[in-house]
Amino acid sequence: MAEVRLRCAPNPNGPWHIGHARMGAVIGKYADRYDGWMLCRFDDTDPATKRPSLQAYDQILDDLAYLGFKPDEVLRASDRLELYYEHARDVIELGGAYTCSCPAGEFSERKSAGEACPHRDRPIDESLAAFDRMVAGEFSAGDRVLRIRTDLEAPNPAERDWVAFRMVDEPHPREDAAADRCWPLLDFQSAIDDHHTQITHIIRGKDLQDSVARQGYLYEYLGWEYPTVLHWGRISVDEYEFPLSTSTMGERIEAGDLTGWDDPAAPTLQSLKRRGIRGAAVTDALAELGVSESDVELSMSSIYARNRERIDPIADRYFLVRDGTRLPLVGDVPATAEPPKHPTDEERGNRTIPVGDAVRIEPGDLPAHGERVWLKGLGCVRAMREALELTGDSIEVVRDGDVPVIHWVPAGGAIPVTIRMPTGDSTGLAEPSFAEVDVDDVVQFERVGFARVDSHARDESIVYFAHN
RNA sequence: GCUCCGUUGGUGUAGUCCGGCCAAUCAUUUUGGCCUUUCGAGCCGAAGACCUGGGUUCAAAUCCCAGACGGAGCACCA
Repeated sequence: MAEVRLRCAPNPNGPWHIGHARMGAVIGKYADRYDGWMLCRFDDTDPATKRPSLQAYDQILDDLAYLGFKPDEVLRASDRLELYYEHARDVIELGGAYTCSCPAGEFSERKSAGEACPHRDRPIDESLAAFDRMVAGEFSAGDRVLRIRTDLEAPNPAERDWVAFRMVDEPHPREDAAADRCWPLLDFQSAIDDHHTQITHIIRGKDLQDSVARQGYLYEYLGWEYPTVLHWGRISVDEYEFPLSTSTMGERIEAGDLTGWDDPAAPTLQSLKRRGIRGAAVTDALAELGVSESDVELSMSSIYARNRERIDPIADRYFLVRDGTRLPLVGDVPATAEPPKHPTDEERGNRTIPVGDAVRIEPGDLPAHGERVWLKGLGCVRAMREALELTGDSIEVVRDGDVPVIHWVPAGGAIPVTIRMPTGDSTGLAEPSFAEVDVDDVVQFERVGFARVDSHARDESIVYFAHN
């Protein structure tokens, strides 16, 4: 069987959000499954309206690596203009393209009416000469384009004499391409590249579904065979207030609504990574959406469930109390509590919590007067007036079912923690030994949720909340 | 307006091409129980779907027609 060759063709205008990740995840998975070949091709042919960002090339490769994939080859369209020009000349010579100076609006009206413009039947030599002047940068934006001659009576207006090259005044941000002014549009560039890189299967969004018909004319002129193509529908994600849009997020960062691409509220891969979510969990959840053409809504819980499987076995447990209420302890108070770091992995050993003379517990856990709760790792206490009294009850009272087990921190020595969540920041106090957890480790705050340790400072630690 | 496409539980998905074994798969979600010094972990159980209306057929999620709803394209964006 012939090799499966796939490509992932992002526009490098920003780091990836979850929608882009679907492209990486599905294409990467397919490449792996069929032991195929994968190209990452940066379609950076619009220096003006979809202006590439210089950092994005590497960011996207990082995003791809986060998802678990390394492309076999990386190309930038902006390096390949000569190739596109060559083929453009070929197509002109075959009578399949002509240069046109109609204003866009005017052409559009003609197109809707199915009428040819005056340039359509100009001599080939004339188009060839004009195209060379385009390549030489002798025109300005809007003055001249190269159109592919298709069928003006094609039922779908999207197919009719589409633009293959146009002039762009703005220099490309990449230095190597900054002098070029004549740029191909996606349908042309992508068609040429897909053929040259021998792509066997194109997988892309249905926003490009009409490209098959458009590019079909080009492939016909050149005598090439079109790859197999699959389209998927729109993806949306629950739990996020921000749309899956690079430009919108860029604006919100600019406006200060987001602290950056890795803000927990941003639906980006950088954000998920910072929250301690494993790329493989994202990939699996996204790949499971498949390639159906219907629109899909991804539940973040699907990513969380897959991440939980991965991090639950490795996350050490700690106590963290939010909005803690301070309560003195009375009775026979032990010096330390020593709950295990992990409920099933005993080899990790125990934490040591100096108890002191008071604890903090969450308001929702506060027992009514006279009721008992079990402070995990410490023992059973009964709520007195303004204090908790150690009762000395054995664990049997928990097994009997009347005494809930709750988490707590000592009132002295607890570590202030800022918890950064998609819904905003929150604060809490963690048990003292949390200070020793390495940055970048993922922990489970018992009964609160999983979080990645982002930084430790003298006065506070910062964690990014993953999910519960 | 023109042209494409889609519609299976809350979410996603299998099944649709080649009608029957589909009183519809799996995951997530919600939920009951057990276990457990947390649990969102583990084990056992439960809930919840074929867009609507016609037609063809012994038999339709699957084929045909119509409609509804949803989406995409008709850019000198990708």
